[in-house]
Order: sequence, then C-alpha cells, then structure tokens
Amino acid sequence: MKMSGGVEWALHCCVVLTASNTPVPAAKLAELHDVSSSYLAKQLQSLARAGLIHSVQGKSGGYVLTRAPGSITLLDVVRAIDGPGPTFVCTEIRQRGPFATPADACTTPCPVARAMWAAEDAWRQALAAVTIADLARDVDANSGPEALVGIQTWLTSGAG
Amino acid sequence: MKMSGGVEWALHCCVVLTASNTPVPAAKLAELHDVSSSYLAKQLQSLARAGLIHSVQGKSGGYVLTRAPGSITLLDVVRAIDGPGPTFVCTEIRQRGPFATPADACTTPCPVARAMWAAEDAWRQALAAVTIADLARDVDANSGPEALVGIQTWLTSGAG
DNA sequence: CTATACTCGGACAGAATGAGTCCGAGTAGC
DNA sequence: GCTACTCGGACTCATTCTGTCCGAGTATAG
Repeated sequence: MKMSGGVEWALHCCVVLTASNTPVPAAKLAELHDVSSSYLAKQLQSLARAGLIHSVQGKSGGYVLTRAPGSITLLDVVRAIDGPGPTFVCTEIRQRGPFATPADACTTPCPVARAMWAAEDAWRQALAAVTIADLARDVDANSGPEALVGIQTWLTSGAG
Repeated sequence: MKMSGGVEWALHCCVVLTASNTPVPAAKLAELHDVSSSYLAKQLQSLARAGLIHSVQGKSGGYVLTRAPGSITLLDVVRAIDGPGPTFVCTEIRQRGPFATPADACTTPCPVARAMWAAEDAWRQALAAVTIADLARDVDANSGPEALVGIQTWLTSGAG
C-alpha cells in the first residue's frame, strides 16, 4: 500500500499558497517545486473539485485558497487527492463458502473490518488535527521566516 | 490509496487457523472462504516469510500459527502482506527548485512528512493494539461458539 | 470593441504495481 | 522405493497511477 505521490505535492502547494493573496498559476508552482507542471495541474484540479482551492482563469489567473489555512486540514487534502473511500474494503468473506454466515445475521460489520476501520479512523483523526496553517508555521520555524517572504515576492513578481 | 485485498484474506485465515492445532492446507482455506486457492497461496507465503505461520510440507502438511493468537497483532499481518514501508513517501521536495533548502539544513524531516508519519503511527498503534485472539473472540460473539467448532471439525475431517 | 495571450479543464498514452495463474521442488506417508 | 500431496517461486494479465497533450474560456491590452 503506497499513497499517491501527488499528496505530497498538493500539501506543499497549499503551504506555498498560504504566502500569496493573488492567484498563482500551476506552472509557477511546478517550477518552484521542480516537478512536472502537467501532472501537478491534475492534482490542483482535484483540490479545486474538492473546494479547497479556487481557480481563476484569464491572463493573470491561477489558484487561491478558498478558506483560511487554519480551517484546511491534512485530511481534506488527502481525501481530495487520494479519494474519500476507505483503504480497507470488506468483501464480506464471511458470507461465502460452506460455512457462510447467513445474510440476516450480518447486521453488524465483520469484526475484521471493524478493527481495520477503527485503525483508519485513528489515522484520519490524526490527519484532521493538523491544518495547513500548522504546516506553514513549522516550515517557518525550520527554514526561517525569510524563506516564505522570499517565495512570496518571487511568486508575485514576473520572474521565472 | 487502496489496501491490498489479500490483507482481508490473510486475517480471516489467521482467525480460522486459531481453531486448528494440526496443519491446514492452503486449498482447504481457499475453499472455506471461496477464494482463488492459487492467489491465497501467495498471501500465505508472505505470512510464512514474515514468521507468523509455519509451513509443513508433505502429505498431511499445511500451515500452522507459529505463536499464540494473542501475540499476533493486526499490524504484524498488515506488514507481512502489504509491506513494511511507510504509505507516505517523502521525496524531499524542499531540496528542489529555485528556493531549495540546502541539504545541511535538513537535519530534521520535512514538516509535511512529520505530520503524515505521525498519523501513520497512530494507525499502526491502533493495529498493534488488536490481536488475532481478539478477532476470534469477536467472531465467536457474533456467529456463536458453534461456528468455529464446526469449522474445526470440517478442517480436520477429510471432507471437501 | 477586437484581438491576443495566458489561464484552467478534461481527454489521451505509458509505466508500475497488484491480482491471478501455473508448474516444478520437496517431503511425509504407504 | 513409490506415490500422492504439500508448499515455493516464476510467469501473465488487469487495474491503477504517473505523466503528457491539446482545446475551451477569460481577463487584459490596444
């Protein structure tokens, strides 16, 4: 089980978008991270479809965060990119084979699925406890506050 | 992100193996669950490689649990089938592009990766808190104690 | 008002991983 | 010593993920 690499890109993009009030084109985000701009566009589209970022078309268009960074959780981003479905899917094995449990006895989920889903809930809860604002603060603390302002000026300027 | 379906099969097989002291062939486990015996064999091989079950060859061979069901956790099974690596992989995006963080400044992991891995740890911790014995107990409570003993007699008898 | 240049958006191939199958090596029993 | 049954690894196919492309739409500049 491997998570889509696009999640990492999307998270970094959200952190960067924190530093800009004006729309940022996908091409600029791609160049900043040195990744394929075509593929990054796909991830940004997923974020836009999930309502996390808003797309502005036209000459000076791009992407902007729709909400405050403090109200966007990592779970929101992961669900947008990686899909909302559960990682563990129960195929109701207990209802198959010679010792199949009758369907009307399956009012509660399979114990195996219950345990797996409980673990997933713990994972989602941990993701929901961290916001993009938290990440931006940590990046500030690690790279120094001058990093994000430097990126901000580079984003708004026409340099490339 | 979708977990390998083999995890579900492996967990159910471990629960079933709880009910038998003698080796159970892969073909029998496959018939009991009505799944492909060839593919189930692959999952059982993974469990054997991880040391969770022991394979006995020969005419009356099969698989047996190596440890007590109470000392085999769901995390053990998931790691055996789905691989031990982290689901989120950090490609060190921060060290790329025009604003790359210098490598000697990257003593601590990227804040993004830290948050994602913390969530994974919560997930693993929840998985490690549940054992195969717990699952077997729950199955007993759900399907009634007669179910597992019925399966036990079916496994040991030559029926098929 | 028109033309333009720049943006996003969805439709289109290639690569990697997982699902499923098969046959050969080895061992316990007769 | 032979047979029959078991596991083990090598092989093929499907699905998903990765990566790329071109067309639709819009704010800007003239």
